[in-house]
Amino acid sequence: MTVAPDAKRLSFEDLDDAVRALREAGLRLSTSRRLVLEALFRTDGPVSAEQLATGLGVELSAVYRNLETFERHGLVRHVHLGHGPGRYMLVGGGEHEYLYCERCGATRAVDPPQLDAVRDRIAEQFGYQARFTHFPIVGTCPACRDN
Amino acid sequence: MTVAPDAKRLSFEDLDDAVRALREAGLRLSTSRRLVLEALFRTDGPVSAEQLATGLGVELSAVYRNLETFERHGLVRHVHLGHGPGRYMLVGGGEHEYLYCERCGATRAVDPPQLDAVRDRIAEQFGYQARFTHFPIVGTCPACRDN
DNA sequence: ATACTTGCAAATGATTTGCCAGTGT
DNA sequence: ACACTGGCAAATCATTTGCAAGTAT
Repeated sequence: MTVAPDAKRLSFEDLDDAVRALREAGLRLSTSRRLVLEALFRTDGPVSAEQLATGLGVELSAVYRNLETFERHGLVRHVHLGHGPGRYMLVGGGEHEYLYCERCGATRAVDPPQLDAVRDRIAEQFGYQARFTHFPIVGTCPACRDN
Repeated sequence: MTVAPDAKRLSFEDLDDAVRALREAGLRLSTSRRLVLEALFRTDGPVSAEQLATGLGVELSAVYRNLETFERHGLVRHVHLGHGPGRYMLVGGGEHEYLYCERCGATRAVDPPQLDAVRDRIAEQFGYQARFTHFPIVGTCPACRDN
């Protein structure tokens, strides 16, 4: 259901790259951290902590702790797609912003520049600096609109 | 609970009006329902179920059940402002859409037409029909942006 | 060696649900 | 009278936290 944008340029090309970043941040490479990182590299959409935990046989709380650590050091971030658990992903060279269909759950990821017109309009009218990285634009997708 | 697109649009000036709407929906006017309705009329912004419950001495679960009932019948709706509990409000005359500051929690309610330009832009570019009633536009408010 | 991490269990916050006594119509 | 509703307790879901045992450096 999640559609990635065309230009998918990650700043961490591979696991070794991410591991180096971890090390530079003074963090240890524990087994579960490596497993979670590997899984994130192997996954191409936002994943829940639960999905990671069960898929890897790592304790859920450890996964949350890992993700939080990675997030604190800029390797990972998460998005809240409607109700349900947060979805985590590697931080790439560019962030993505999201559009979410409340009806069917379809998630569309877009590159931030594509939303600049929208963002500018909002800034102009209300002075708010909008970001759709942590909380998406919520609405109805084309398919659901046509029922 | 997601607001159904075919939910009836109700408009009521005061408690009696709302009570009439309740009755017409075939619902009973129990003590806790009356108390919750009264509290909603006397409250200006979106309130959490917890705030209602403690302020009224009504069981939290009953408040949730009341709110859900009201929502099912189009008297009430709720918005998710960042993390934290859902915030409930009367549907009353017209809907509002929200802008939320992730930094300070500031919430700005706007009349839907004010967001039509933004909405149109999003529809044009992505085909999504955006609504900021259930989930707000999230970002940084003017005050926080100027630090 | 020792500081950091995990597994496990229990706590937390938000919300839901089962059950039975009580109340609105 | 009867179905509907509230109080209360327990369950659920997502996430966090405390602690003792295990592991990376």
